[in-house]
Amino acid sequence: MAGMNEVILVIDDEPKIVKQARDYLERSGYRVLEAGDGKTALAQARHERPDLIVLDLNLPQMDGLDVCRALRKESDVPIIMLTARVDETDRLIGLELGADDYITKPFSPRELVARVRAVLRRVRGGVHQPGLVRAGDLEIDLQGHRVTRAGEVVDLTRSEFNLLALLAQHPGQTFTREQLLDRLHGVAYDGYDRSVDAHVKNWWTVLYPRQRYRSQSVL
Amino acid sequence: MAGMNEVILVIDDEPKIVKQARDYLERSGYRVLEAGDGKTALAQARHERPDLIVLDLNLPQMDGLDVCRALRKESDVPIIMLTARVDETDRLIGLELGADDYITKPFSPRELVARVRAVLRRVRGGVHQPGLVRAGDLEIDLQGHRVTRAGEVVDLTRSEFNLLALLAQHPGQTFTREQLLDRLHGVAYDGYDRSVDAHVKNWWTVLYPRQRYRSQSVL
DNA sequence: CCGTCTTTTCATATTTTCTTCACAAGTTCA
DNA sequence: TGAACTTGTGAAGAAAATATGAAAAGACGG
Repeated sequence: MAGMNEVILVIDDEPKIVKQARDYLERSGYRVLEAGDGKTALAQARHERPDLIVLDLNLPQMDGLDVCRALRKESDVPIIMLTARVDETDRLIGLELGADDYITKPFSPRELVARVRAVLRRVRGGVHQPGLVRAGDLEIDLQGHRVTRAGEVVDLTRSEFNLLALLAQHPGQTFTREQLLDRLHGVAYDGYDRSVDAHVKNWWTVLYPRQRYRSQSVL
Repeated sequence: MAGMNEVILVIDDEPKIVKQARDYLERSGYRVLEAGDGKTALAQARHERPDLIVLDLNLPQMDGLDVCRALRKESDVPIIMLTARVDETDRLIGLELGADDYITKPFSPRELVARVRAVLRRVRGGVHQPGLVRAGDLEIDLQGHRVTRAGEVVDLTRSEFNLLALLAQHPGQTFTREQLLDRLHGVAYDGYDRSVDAHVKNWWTVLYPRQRYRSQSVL
């Protein structure tokens, strides 16, 4: 879970709910901010720029919908609405105002975390230009078959590109050499599995000339 | 939002999805057409010439990829793919077939509208002088079928022109020889894929007599 | 039907890329 | 520690892809 350092702002006036949410979100590696009313929430949002907001619909004074509207006015931060009832009207209005997802109370902590993750993934993808994968400081253009770092085109061969692209599209996932070969050449292909090493080495040495390469540290 | 009158064709066999999409797109000022299967979709596309197409990958009978391929054969209309799974293969094939973006279900309405807007912006992007493409120091007049460089007309054959125009209209994209042949002659055409090389060579030697030509890596 | 122009195919020299191999270096585990 | 295994890396031959000239095959107009 290291490196995951996203900030979630939870807005609700019931301390119990907030505490519960905080517990589970922090356990899942997020940093959590709290706000008990609309005013505080807006201030927090402006000041801390959270990566996602969980927003209760029922707030004292300033209604959740108003907060949502206000937030939308000034940023595109993803918002998950919390509501007591499954009321279709609320749901529609909420989504219309720009909420990204909806959870009805009572919710299971697992559901909360799952939705948060899903929305973040989606939104993260939303910035994406299609067919553009980022990995570390690299930009990998799947359609153009081209890799750039800091705007500079990195010259890779076809196989090198395919391998890098494959790995970059599955961040955090590990593969056996055999799995990689299967994906790159098809299962029918029968070859020496160390050829994978050769390609990795090739782009690694191009990318990081004086840095030693360790397979465990890749992507 | 009035006055915005772009037409979106939504292709999906689940009425619920279509309805949802229609609701939000219309609320955002688009006109929406529907199609529940590939055949209808193609007919609609041909007849109504939508500005953008939202295409589900899973369709009865005619697969979404087939529809995409068929659409691409006859127009450059922007396509956003809808899919249930984030399957890397689908994704790659989709993009390769010419989809412009990708959304995984379930999606929030906001996300749909955002992507539609983004793609339209991207496609419209540029000053968009219709029928005039610039590539390097060349000006390619698609209507007039003529290429000029620094005011001088460059003499190209029909095939040479078509190929150059196709490439110039998709800057930064790479194609396989097969993809190029498909686009130039249709999938039915069965020919030697190196004829592509011949045409490229022809115009290249005309354009840059003493410069060695190196193709970019093509898949 | 011929000549001319275009397109496709073919052949080949050249260049680039891929795979394999050998061995050194690092890891793991008893 | 040492044996068994995995990884990092350079080099070299094998394999694949490209550039390019030129010949065959089509198209088209007169």
